[in-house]
Amino acid sequence: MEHSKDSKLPYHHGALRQALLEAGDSVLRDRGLSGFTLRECARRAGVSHAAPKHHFGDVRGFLTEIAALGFDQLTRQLQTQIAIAHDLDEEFINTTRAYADFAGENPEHFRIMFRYDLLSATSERLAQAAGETFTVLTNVVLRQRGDPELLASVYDEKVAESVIDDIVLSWSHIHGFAHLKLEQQMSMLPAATHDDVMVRASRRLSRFIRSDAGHQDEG
Amino acid sequence: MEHSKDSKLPYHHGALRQALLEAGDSVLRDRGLSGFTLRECARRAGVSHAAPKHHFGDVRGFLTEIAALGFDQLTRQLQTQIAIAHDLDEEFINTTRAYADFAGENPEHFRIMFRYDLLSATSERLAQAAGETFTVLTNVVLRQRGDPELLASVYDEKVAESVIDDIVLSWSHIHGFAHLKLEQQMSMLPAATHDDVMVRASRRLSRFIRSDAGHQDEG
DNA sequence: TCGCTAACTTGACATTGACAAGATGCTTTT
DNA sequence: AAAAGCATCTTGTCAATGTCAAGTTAGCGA
Repeated sequence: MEHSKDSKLPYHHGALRQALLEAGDSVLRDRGLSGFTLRECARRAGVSHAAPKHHFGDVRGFLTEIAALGFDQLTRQLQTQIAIAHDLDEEFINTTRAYADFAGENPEHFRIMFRYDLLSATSERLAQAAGETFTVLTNVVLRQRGDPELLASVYDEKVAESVIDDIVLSWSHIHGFAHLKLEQQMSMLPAATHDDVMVRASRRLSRFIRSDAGHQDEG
Repeated sequence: MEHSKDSKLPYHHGALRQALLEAGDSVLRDRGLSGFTLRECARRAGVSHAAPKHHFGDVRGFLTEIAALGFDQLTRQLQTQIAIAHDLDEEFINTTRAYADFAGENPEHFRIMFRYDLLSATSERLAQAAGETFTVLTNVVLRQRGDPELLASVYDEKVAESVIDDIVLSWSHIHGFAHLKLEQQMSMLPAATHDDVMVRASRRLSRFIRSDAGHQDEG
């Protein structure tokens, strides 16, 4: 069940799925989403042009898996940066920075992850991965509020309205900053100041959320 | 210099550019960005497949003009909704809603407008159009602060740091909400409550900005 | 009236996603 | 161990696309 890994590729590749995903990353890296083609991925993986079909079905299936992997990685990077924060201000700032850095370092992944029309709406895999990112972000907000954290994923009937408000407020801020920066909409600001502005904005928002927690009910 | 407008199309179309843009809208409407092709636009405009070249050069040129028109329309819709607001809370809320509504009603335009990699980075036309949207949004923030408004576009050396902070904070909120909603990332919230959440979040942010204006200097 | 040139057409080419049919070789069953 | 079964991969094909080159049409100015 184990192919020789040191010599020529076996005719049945053995790890084509993984190889195709890595090829996909490389294609995205130097040709972008608009230059992404299944055939180029196959070429770089050293297989025939129709080989991807069996593993991903079609382009949508391929992109859906790439997006899911993107959410996986974003989740990890968020967790890492959250873990090293010393206080709630820093945690919120680090979250925003990690989110924006992920977008900046993986622009094509980020673009794919937030292109609902390109992805499989029924993919349990993708929903799971995106749900975990959401959970991490939600827990950042819950800690700001001093509320108990979520263990598993997502929306719970019991979640108070003000929690939802804080999540939407925070996530919109975090995502909006990352997206606008990625798509060069903040080009009128000197690039060197992007991080400074983000730090000040995130700190203010973080403090506002804490000071205004339970602004209309008792989560 | 004026072609007959009531009868058959002249062989030199006479208004091909406009016709192609309208065809482009229609293609985007029912095939989406990923199904957008120059040839289909040409087909719907009733011209040959290479006709678009003379007017837009290539796909990038076409999309750049579409994006610019999108910013034009977004600017107008923002101005309209801003004009009918009765107070600063409502103005901020209306701005957020108008921005999100534009995205919801013109999803493909919105996607194109914020795809830096697809657009012509050197287009003066696009920069102008995006700059006007930015100016409108900036003025919303300046009014919140009670500061004098911008007349022409964009970044001025004299703009204080805290103004930049408020703009980034506001724009990130407005854009992030619209984008996340458009790309179905708020699907765990009942759709009926999206507007309610947005209203509460926007009002809180609006009031926070006003209460915290000049938080570290005197713009 | 005679070019001149912008506006459009026709034709061609390499490339793509998808599908069908065939080849290959691992696995499992007997 | 032999055979059947099946996942995996290849080859070939098709319509469609973006772009370019070359040709055609017609409005406009000299």
